[in-house]
Amino acid sequence: MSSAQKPRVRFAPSPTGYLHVGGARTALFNWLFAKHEGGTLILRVEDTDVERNKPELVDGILVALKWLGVEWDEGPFFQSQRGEMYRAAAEKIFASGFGYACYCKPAAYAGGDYSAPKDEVESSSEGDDEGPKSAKMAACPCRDMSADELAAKQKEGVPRAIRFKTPRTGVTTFEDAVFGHRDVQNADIEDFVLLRSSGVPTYQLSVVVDDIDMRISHIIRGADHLSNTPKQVLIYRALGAEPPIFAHVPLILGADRTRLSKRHGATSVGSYADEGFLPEAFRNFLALLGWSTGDDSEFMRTPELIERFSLSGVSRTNAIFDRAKLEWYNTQYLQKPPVEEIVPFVEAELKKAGLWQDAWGTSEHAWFAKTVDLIRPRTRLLGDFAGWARAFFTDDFSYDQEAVDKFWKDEKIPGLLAKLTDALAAIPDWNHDACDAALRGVAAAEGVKAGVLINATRVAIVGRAVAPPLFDTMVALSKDRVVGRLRRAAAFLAAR
RNA sequence: GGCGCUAUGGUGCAACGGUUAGCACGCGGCCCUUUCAAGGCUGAAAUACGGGUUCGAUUCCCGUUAGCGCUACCA
Repeated sequence: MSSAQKPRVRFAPSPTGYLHVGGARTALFNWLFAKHEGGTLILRVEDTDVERNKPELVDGILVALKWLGVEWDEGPFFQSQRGEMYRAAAEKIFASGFGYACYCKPAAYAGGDYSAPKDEVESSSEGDDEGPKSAKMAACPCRDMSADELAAKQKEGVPRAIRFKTPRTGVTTFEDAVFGHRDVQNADIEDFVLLRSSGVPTYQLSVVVDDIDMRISHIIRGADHLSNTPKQVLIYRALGAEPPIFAHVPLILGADRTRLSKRHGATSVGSYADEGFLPEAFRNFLALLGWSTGDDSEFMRTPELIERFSLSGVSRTNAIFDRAKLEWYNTQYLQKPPVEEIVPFVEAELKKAGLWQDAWGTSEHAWFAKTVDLIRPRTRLLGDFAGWARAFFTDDFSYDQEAVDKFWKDEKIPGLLAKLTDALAAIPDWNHDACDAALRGVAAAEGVKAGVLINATRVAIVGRAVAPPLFDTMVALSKDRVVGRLRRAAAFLAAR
């Protein structure tokens, strides 16, 4: 069956925070892989940690994934609703001898220092210097409890957890599409807990049970899980299942090479959406963090990303999140695609800023698209449209002080502007060349360089020094507005 | 502490035994120019260190160092 060959992958966030850029990159890789292979992406919420889990965060994660453009085919499934399955699996492992009951107090093994127990260190240092390379893990005393002791504990009603009975010898192996073939000494793997004494499964158990149940073929996840993988392989075997192919992707770090956290600034994808980044730019940027085509391709629109994505191009080194490069991608995506593609984003941005007028969406749609096209070569973030380009969409704007100081300094400016106002007001057919001719005519008549008048006029009609070419701006603004704003500037200049 | 992973300019990636070590972001300069961008050209900037293997190492092996990860009844 060919359908059996189609990969099934999953993204499995835990709702202990918002969707951060690392998780977003993992989700994106899973999605690109599924799309490329014609496979299926499953969304699973890993909320088994009752303490830290915050249900209200789930929605934010889904919204962020949708913004990113990562669409899942199945789910979301919630682990918190599948407890019975995990308990059954734990009991099965216990019953078949791959696990054992542990009556220890949780606190006893949740020690703060990560050093091996003293007696263990001492005993190994005395005799056999020929021992195996791997450190012996401190086993829980319950592992070797006699039947009588076990029965006694049970009778006392001491809460019981189920631990995996890791073989003391041998090697556990698995295949990783990124890191290659792995061999891990079983002696280095501790007897990890499968089922908490509360009856709630641990991550190790629930992932494996779900990945088996959901028939996951490729597990693409962060490299922080690489060390846990042998444990999971052990569970697969104990459950009589074949492990899937793993693909651990390197981590994304902050500028100081430590794990990304709040103090590195924005880390949630939601904050980038709010800041005015385009989802496709974010996708392109994220895709190239830990993956490359093998050649020097950098600007790749999403269909090309899907077309070219391959696990074999995933790197093994951690990457640093470089905001400057993200911003460069955003300028590219703001400027290169056909303008119709970005018009909706600008519309949403203007609505957010309260500057949107419904007429622009209908009869004067052409005007809006043309104006967006005029402005966008100078934009870096969507917010620029309601920011420095505000005057294109509303008469409610102020004069930038720096621009005023620079271009309205000369005392001849008011007089020049007044002459220009009259000249422009007399234009019968308002277009680029007519405006150009009118302005140059005034400049020539007054004996000043056109540039002086151009710069002064720009400040008058858009309030700042940075704007698109002046005559294009005049056309976009319309004659009435330009003349009106010139008069307003005259009043402003006269009043100071 | 133990186990593991990684190591090319400031950053992201190329070069998968033989290149003047390439591209992009950022930074500097020049061009264009009506401000500011964009664009074009251009400059500075890297193989962590030490040993091997080889005719030849960025590339393969070992060690050192550094960073990161795991080492929880977190995920």
